[in-house]
Amino acid sequence: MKYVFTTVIKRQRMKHKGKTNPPGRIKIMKSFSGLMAQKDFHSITTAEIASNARVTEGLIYKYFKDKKDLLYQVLNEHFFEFQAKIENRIANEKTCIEQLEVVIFSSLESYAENRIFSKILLLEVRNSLEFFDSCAYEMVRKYSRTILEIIENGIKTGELKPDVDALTLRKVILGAIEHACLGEIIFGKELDIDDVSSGIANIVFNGAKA
Amino acid sequence: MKYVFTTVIKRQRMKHKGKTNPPGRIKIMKSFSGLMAQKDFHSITTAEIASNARVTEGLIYKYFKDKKDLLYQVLNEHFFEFQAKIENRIANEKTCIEQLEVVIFSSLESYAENRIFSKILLLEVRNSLEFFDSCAYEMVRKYSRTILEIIENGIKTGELKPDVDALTLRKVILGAIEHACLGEIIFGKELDIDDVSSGIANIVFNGAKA
DNA sequence: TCATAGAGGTAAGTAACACTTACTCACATT
DNA sequence: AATGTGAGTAAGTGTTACTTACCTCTATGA
Repeated sequence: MKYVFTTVIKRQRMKHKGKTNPPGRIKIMKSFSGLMAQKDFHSITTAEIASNARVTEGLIYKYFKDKKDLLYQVLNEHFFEFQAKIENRIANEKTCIEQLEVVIFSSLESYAENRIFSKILLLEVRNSLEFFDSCAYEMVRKYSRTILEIIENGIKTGELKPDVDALTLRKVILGAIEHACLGEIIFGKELDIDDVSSGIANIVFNGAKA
Repeated sequence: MKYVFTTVIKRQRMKHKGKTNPPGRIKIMKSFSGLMAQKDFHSITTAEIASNARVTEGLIYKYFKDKKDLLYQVLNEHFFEFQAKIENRIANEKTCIEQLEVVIFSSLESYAENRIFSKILLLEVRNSLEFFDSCAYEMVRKYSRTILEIIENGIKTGELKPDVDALTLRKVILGAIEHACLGEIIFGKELDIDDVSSGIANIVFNGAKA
């Protein structure tokens, strides 16, 4: 009989707790980020990543389980800053409406400021179910939960109509944000964050019907 | 000097005008559709598609430029029915609000009824820029244009507020629809179309603010 | 002081995959 | 009867993600 450990027992796993973040690892992530700005994930080869980082291909697999793992970790880094910035801003607002306006504006701003981040999140990671087990997705969920809490609180305090469904409102807000960014990411156009975010807020809060 | 025709002059290109839709081609598309219901695009191999269709791998490349082209053509087929159904329904409604409600409901319905279609459209095609040159994307644009026209008309007739931006309203509607479907596609949950579509319409038309 | 463990990094593979080439067969048209 | 053509096959080939085995430092503790 044959027993196989499918859970990863990588021979050399980095101790990403703390000090040692070897130069090779950093070079690989930087190299990959740079390439992601130019082309899509699948047309970037491991050979390309390595030569661009001036290391050998094998080294990639010392620090990353596979190519996708590299993708997720790069995403995760960007996500971290994003998350921190928004949570801070939200804390500065009092009313539910203002908080949601911050969510809309800051999300658009982050997406616009950080093309690679948004490209990965909106276009690349979704097509593989692995992502939804990754720690990067855990952050998405946390962000998502924060928004839901704001909404539920707004309904409770009477700021929002009692008949709106919190989950649906979140869908509308997040969907609008993502959709607004897509065109800009894909076709590389600039987007007027102030315009778009106040436009979305106007519709979502006041409604479009005359 | 060397001249290369980069525009496709495939040796044998199907005359998709009309009668001959060879059994092999149909088998390949059916096989691929079936596999797409089970796993994601990248983990489906050409060998798998071929053996599942009981043809040889080479035949795939007689009818399709490459694996992605097969993806786009399958998408295109599904899209065609979708488009026709919706345009019909829209024609039966008079007011702008009713028409947009039809758009929301029918989109959700189509996505729910047709998992492969939605999976391809929402998760698989986006990560490659080629898609945005394909004829499948041309249909997306057409659909998108129809919605914009309904909105612009609604603003003109006074059904919608004059201060809403038509493009933004479209973003909100489309974004909400897509976002609503994503979770269901990814995690395979059922979605209550009536609930979700009336919820979205409620927020978009009446606003969430008390 | 010196063996050694282990991290950082390399070089040379390999299996699998998307895609190609060169071919055969059936059959309609002249 | 010759020929052209569409449907389909069989056997490749180059590329790519990933693996294995190895080297080379350096820090530590017996």
